[in-house]
Amino acid sequence: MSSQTDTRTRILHSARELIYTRSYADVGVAEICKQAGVQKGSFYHFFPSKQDLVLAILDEVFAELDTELFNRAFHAGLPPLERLRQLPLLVAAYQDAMKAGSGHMPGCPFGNLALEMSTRDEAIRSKADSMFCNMEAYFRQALEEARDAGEIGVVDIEATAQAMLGYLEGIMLLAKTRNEPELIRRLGPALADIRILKTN
Amino acid sequence: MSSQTDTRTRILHSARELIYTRSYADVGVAEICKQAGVQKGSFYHFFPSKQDLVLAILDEVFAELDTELFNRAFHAGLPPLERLRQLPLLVAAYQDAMKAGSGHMPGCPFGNLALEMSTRDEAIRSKADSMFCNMEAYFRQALEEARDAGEIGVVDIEATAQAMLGYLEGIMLLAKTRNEPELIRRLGPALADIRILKTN
DNA sequence: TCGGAAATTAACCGACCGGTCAACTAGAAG
DNA sequence: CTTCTAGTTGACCGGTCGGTTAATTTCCGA
Repeated sequence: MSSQTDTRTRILHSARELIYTRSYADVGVAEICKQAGVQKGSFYHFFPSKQDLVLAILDEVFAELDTELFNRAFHAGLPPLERLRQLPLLVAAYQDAMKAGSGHMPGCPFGNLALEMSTRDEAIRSKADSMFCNMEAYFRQALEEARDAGEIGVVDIEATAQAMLGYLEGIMLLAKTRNEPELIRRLGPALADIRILKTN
Repeated sequence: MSSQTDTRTRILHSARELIYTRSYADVGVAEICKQAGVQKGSFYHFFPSKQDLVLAILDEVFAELDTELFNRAFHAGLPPLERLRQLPLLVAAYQDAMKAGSGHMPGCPFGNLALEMSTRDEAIRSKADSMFCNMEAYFRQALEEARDAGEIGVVDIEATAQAMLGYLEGIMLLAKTRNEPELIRRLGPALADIRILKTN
């Protein structure tokens, strides 16, 4: 009972760490099983395929980032635009911690997987896309509240939310490439200033 | 003589296309050789390893994008800020053409490789980083010209150039994940408005 | 206490991985 | 005509890939 879910979660956590800090293709099922202390047959008892595993990982990672990052940055107690300034700082701290553990800044788990897999695996592409939609919703709500509070002018909220997410993903990509989480802090301030006007 | 360089470039071009539209790990040396019409031994006559091949590819791809994209968008005949508005349009057209060929929007060849490989291969990470530096230089020069023309206020040009590159990479990542080059056009206009102020 | 399902084990599968090798060919230089 | 070398060939290497299988153990409900 406890061991049954335990095995599954051990696989899930080992795989998440390995794939996040490396890549989907670079981490084999055998390595995941070894790190989880599980036999390959058990792996395929819980997951039909490596693809299904990574689909489950994406859900789990989002749930964690949701509580550790988004719910903190987008906390309703903060003024909406202040939330947009907090987010890059929390992201940078998270990446700092990851780098301290492995020596490498891993970047965004969704961005990584999306770029590696989206031309090759439709299910993973679609799942990564929906993770981005989840994140977009946070930006959208902050922008709506900012508009209602009169803190921003008339903008295309949908497009601006996407643009902000894109900017965050982009500076994480650059920071990962340079292996410098500090870059997120340096470029972060521009995030809250992004605006896309309605096209009529 | 002609066949000797011919073989090398055939390998280079086949590998570039395959890896760009898929990924480094997903494309094997055997497949590259098959597409190039070359034996594996010939491959290793010209390239010491798959890693060295991809290093050469990065140089070649940059040279092509330099003439097809950057030199067009950052053409000195255009006002500096207008160059920043042209770039996303040219990028979107390029991605449209790629998608028409393969069904998938491949995104940025440097961003793709950087995210896939930078925690696993220092040489590739470093090379991708230097490609980003090359691109940054175009943004920097446009910003300097805009400043000298009085078209923008006092900004941290270095940081703003990085932020603009990051934004471009980010919206390409999103567009690739959604397989919609159109997203680049929709989010592109915000690029020219990005500013990062000097921190004193 | 017993039966059946869930979970675990370890051997095994064909395919493919990046890379090596020795033999061979072609062509230019002397 | 010989020699040398750059280029080419295709078989071959050990290792790993994702995934399968049959047998066994564990555990819970009736």
